[in-house]
Amino acid sequence: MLIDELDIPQWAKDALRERGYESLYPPQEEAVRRGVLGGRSLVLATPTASGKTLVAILAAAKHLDERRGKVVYLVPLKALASEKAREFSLFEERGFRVVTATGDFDDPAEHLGRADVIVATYEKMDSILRHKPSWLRSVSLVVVDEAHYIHSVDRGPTLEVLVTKLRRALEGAQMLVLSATIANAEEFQRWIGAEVVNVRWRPVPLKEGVFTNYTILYSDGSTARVRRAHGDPVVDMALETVDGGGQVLVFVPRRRDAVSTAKKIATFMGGPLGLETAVTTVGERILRAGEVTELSRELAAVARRGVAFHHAGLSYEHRSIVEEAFRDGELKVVVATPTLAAGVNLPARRVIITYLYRYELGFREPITVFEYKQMAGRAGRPRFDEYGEAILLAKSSEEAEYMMEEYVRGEPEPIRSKLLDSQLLEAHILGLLASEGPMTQEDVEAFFSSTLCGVQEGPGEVARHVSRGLRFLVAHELVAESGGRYRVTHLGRRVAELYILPATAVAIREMLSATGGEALGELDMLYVVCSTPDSVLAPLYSRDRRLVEERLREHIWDLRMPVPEEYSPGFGRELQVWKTALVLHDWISEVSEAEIVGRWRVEPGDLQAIRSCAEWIAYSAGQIARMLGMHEAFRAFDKLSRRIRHGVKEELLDLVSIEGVGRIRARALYARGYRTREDLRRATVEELMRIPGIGEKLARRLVGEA
DNA sequence: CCCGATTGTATGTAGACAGCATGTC
DNA sequence: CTACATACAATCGGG
Repeated sequence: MLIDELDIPQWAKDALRERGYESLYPPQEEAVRRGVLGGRSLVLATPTASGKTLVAILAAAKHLDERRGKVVYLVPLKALASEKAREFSLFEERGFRVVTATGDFDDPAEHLGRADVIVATYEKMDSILRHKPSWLRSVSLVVVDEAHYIHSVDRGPTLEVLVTKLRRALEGAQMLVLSATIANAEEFQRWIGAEVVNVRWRPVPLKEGVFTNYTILYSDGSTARVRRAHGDPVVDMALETVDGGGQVLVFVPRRRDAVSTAKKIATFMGGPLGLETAVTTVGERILRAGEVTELSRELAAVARRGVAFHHAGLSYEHRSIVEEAFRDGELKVVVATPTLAAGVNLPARRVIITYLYRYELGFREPITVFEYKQMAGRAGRPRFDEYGEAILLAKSSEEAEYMMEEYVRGEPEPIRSKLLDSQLLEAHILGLLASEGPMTQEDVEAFFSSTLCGVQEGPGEVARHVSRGLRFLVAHELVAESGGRYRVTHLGRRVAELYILPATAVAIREMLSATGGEALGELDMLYVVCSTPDSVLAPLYSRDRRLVEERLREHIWDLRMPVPEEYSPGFGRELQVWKTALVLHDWISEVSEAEIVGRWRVEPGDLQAIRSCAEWIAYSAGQIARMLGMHEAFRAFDKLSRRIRHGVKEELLDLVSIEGVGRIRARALYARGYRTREDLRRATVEELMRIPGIGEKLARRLVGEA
């Protein structure tokens, strides 16, 4: 079926042709036959890169053209939001507005009202609903991408609830649910009440195989020898593909494996590839992006040879440099933890999977077939590779047989709702009451019974959990009941809007009231922030214990929060909370990033995650204090939040609020006597240029800005 | 007595969404 | 409660 034959506006056909689209893939045709263009809701479950986005674009073109309304496109990751927004940019040529709505890139609410296509993360959209936007009813198409996320314990419930809310609020709107191939499509059908297309078609064929004894056995029965050149199977297989002009993605279970494997491969790369010039720049870019740490030096070193590692310990900047360089072909091999399995689209000719287990709570557990298929599905670059190859690494022939049987030939598990297993039910009961207004318990139960969970677990089980959740919220005064109807309290509404867990709000309130609104020290406030169930904690190693205890002793006389005592329950977690508080304390004391990373053994990416989370919770703690009438605490936490954002002592807060001034420049200015915006206003460009690190351009901007 | 090899033992294990008001080096 | 690779310490043995 050709694009030209489709029932979509001519301008859309032109725009698509310009982008190289001519005809539809089989699953796309099937979707059209089932009526996506006619507004029929559809569950489209097909492998990665089989063209699901195009189906969404076609449907969106219909909605936008006929002015039926806005399109909302939902994704699990911020990086995917920008990727999808780019793919939808063809609508901008036609004058439609495409915006991304994520936690760190957010147009004001009215702007979203003017947008035609909103690409949002699940949580962001849920949060938007809690603010009751007036434009909501003008949405006529909802695309749910990566819908298999419903299976995730910590994100799935949010998605499930969000989809249920949208279906209720937008009766008659078209739902387009996109997912990897799933086993229980008919349950989705029952839930969404939509057509289902569930097929395993790929644009680039995938060969799956298992490696043992330098032989790859493929699932179709064929075999291939791997030349034993360096004695390490991963190195040999990677180099074989690179020599053949392809790219390789290696999946490993741990961060340190990613680093060590990348180093090993890099040792044998180089010279004859003729990529020296291009590749050197990747290394340079890495070193230029932010402070140089041990990790970034290692990354730059391997990148110079066309190899990189990729895991969440890398800063965002480094991760995206690696992703981009791999896509551009500057990097030939990337060794990654599961970050890349479910994340942005980064295909390679050969995917090597080195593990099929994972650690949970200290125990080794097999990963799911679904996760394996996610990794394997990354093999095969459309237009670059004839076929993709996913190879599992076995250590023995017995293991090879097991891998072939259980994983290669295995069926992905059915998607199961995690709504009742998670900590999120209360949060979503509160969120529902915040966005829908007062409801009876029966209403609330009915809502949660119309989730996938209701379909899978039955209404009785759901009702029991809902009733328990409501009691919790009432007991903590986030929800009040009168005349059989439940409504959010003022505090409850704010908690729903701040998007923190009810348990976080409760914990913050208890700590605030325990101190009676009296001022807390920096470290105590950081403890409050870090001890909540929402916070991201630094990893705790046994050798950290001494340093944590030593630092706490230095502050012991100022601390009001409980210092951990050995053998007391939760000692380990308490120590971890304090470690995180101390890491943040260093950060807001202007200790350099490299020093923090070295001292506490947190990797740069972890530090970023800890910072952004703490900033958000500190802000929330301030808002809760304000609602409780504790104005001093409000101001203190608000200030703390801003200090965490910029990583500065209090005296630099004014300077740091200027565009282009971060912790480093602010400190330099302060040291020369420029302590406020006011001081800068009176400064001359010449004076400012004398400060190291400030050039003419920046100096001019500073004076202008101030 | 020094150094290096060998053996024993402790250690630690993936990822990433959210507020709000404007902009890091 | 189940593993396993790695870093580091303790021990051993050759010269």
